[in-house]
Amino acid sequence: MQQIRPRATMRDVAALAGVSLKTVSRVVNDEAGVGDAVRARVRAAVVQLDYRHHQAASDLRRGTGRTRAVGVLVQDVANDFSSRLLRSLEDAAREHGLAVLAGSLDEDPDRERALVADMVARRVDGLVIMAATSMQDYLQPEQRAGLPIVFVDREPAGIAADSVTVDNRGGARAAVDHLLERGHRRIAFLGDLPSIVTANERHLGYLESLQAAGVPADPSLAVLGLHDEDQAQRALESLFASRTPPTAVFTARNVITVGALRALRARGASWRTALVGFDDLPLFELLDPSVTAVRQDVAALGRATAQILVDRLAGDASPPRRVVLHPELVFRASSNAPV
Amino acid sequence: MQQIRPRATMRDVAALAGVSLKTVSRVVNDEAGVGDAVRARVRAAVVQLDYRHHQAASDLRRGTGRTRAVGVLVQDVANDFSSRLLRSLEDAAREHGLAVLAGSLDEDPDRERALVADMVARRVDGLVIMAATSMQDYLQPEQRAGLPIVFVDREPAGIAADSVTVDNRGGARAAVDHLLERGHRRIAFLGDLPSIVTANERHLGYLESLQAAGVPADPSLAVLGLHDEDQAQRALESLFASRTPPTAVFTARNVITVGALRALRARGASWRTALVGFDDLPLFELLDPSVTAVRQDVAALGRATAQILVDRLAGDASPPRRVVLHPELVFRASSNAPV
DNA sequence: GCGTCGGGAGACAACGTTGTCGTGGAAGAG
DNA sequence: CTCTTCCACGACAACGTTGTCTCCCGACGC
Repeated sequence: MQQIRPRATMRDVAALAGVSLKTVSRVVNDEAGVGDAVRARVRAAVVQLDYRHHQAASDLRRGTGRTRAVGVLVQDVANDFSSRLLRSLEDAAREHGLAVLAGSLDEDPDRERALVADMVARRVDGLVIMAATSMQDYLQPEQRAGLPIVFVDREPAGIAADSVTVDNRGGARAAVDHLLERGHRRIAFLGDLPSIVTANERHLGYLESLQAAGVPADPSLAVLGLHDEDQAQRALESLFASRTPPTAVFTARNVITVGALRALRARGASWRTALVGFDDLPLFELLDPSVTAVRQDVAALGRATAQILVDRLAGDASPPRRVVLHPELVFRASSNAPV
Repeated sequence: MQQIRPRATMRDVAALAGVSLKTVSRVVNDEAGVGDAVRARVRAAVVQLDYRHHQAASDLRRGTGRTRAVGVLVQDVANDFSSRLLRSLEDAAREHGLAVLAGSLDEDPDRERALVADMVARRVDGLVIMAATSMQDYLQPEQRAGLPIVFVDREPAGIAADSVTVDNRGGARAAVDHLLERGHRRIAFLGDLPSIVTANERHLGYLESLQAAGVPADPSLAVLGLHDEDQAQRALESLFASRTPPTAVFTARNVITVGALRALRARGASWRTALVGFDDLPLFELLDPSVTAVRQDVAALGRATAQILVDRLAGDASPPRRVVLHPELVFRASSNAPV
């Protein structure tokens, strides 16, 4: 590497241009009150020294407490759902000149608290959280300090804050209703830990749907606590190994659906077993059979979340908003399997 | 919302605890030289006032010029490849206590320059860039100022900097060689703009492979400038509509492959047309036919990138490193179609 | 010629924090 | 009992920037 040259400060620029520091500040910030000749001299010095504005120092001095950055904490930036949400939020943020500090929580409450603490220390202007904790009362001091917090995908507990979520229970009910209408009675449920609100809601939707149809829920058909594809795949395999295997499966999250698809494929049971998944994936349409899924409008989720955040940043102090989007059941072939 | 209470500063904490500001600083930073009683009093005041450390002010005063944040600019955080890379980088960064500022470039050079300028103003400690510009000489001043920059996925031009890339040309050659070995002679190429280095390299690999096999390249079979699924789908459809349609297709990027799959599916030609894609997707294995693809080890790409960045941050001033990973051709069913 | 006005430019302090040095008092040595 | 030593703690300045106030000088009116 070449010789490193420390960053020039306004003081350096001022010295080179033969003006005062304040005059440089005026030029850099395009303020009035600087003659054309001096302005040009300063501009030249800025270029010559590769001066770059120091935003943190500027923010500090201005004392507005604004950093023009927002924190976005999702479950996993590599997951299809989270990453599309992140992108949607990023677009809205950039439109308002906000940078995005991103973080993955991996359903780890400690990680959530640690990342939030970091974002707070960085004085982000706002926070979007897909919570991994079951209780977010620890955020009250931050909220009191004026930090806008918007909960996305999962409603907050222990704190009154804005949220943008999806009707998980309703989506799950629609999925299971659909399978019941096709005549299925032994419907398996594969989901994540009930401590995750969305997972629990989807499980409740499953149970409600069965109950409404007068079908007794067989606890041995519901497997909870599935985090990844492998676990889901193995879970479905062992369900099939039982004496009374399911004729249909409702998978409550994208990675679980994929794991289940692998299990069905390995068993050659794809066309014999009805499947509905929560979360749509771009390729579900192209599989054989194509996969029936509960689709969330991720872009809309992100837009609504960003809108609230931006409003709050603009000073909106109205009571917490609670936006609930409704998912849509996309009918495809996988739910057509015979009973 | 409730009454907002401005953030407490060390001065407030000091006043409440009846000590000097500097003593608060010592307690907050776990420095020695504070008696137990005073320490406890300060701690209590910190809790009572919900004091939160102000990292920017701290960084500024310490004058190390470090912010413990890195910028990661990828093509699109919602894309499977980019998001997995981002996640891999995030994990490595967090391990070293670094926060991640993320941004999507969408192959837009202006956006790249704007986001870089923003990151520089924020004084990120390092920068990872999947470049959208064809020339990165504009980054020389930043590099000279000591900013470590690592180019990922695409090698830099006009600047001597670290890079971690994939042998795109070799991967493409392997893909096309494979199709040639199966006897195909009319092999279509669907790719993005040649101004994108990786896209161009893959195109060159395609051409080299044909040439090595003595198969004349038919320009009408190569379609460049495809950005998304729809464009790819339409491109392949019009190739099929020609008098001499291809018997095999090489698609040079994940979204293009998906578009091509849609076209094949719509035409019912999935089993009649050989297909190899660059970039593997999790569900390719489950499609019928399963999709042969050139797989990049994204996690390894991220790890290597992060390693270099971390080394640089630790003071490594050795000449720029150039790491090239080799992709792997994953044989599946889609390349078995007859000639 | 004198007073006034206005615009360009600089001096100074401050944002929230920490490095450096200084001070006062208790403990220990002789 | 005095001198030294050490430790706990505080005063002050500074990081890079900007808001406020002041100053100077040329232009203008009478």
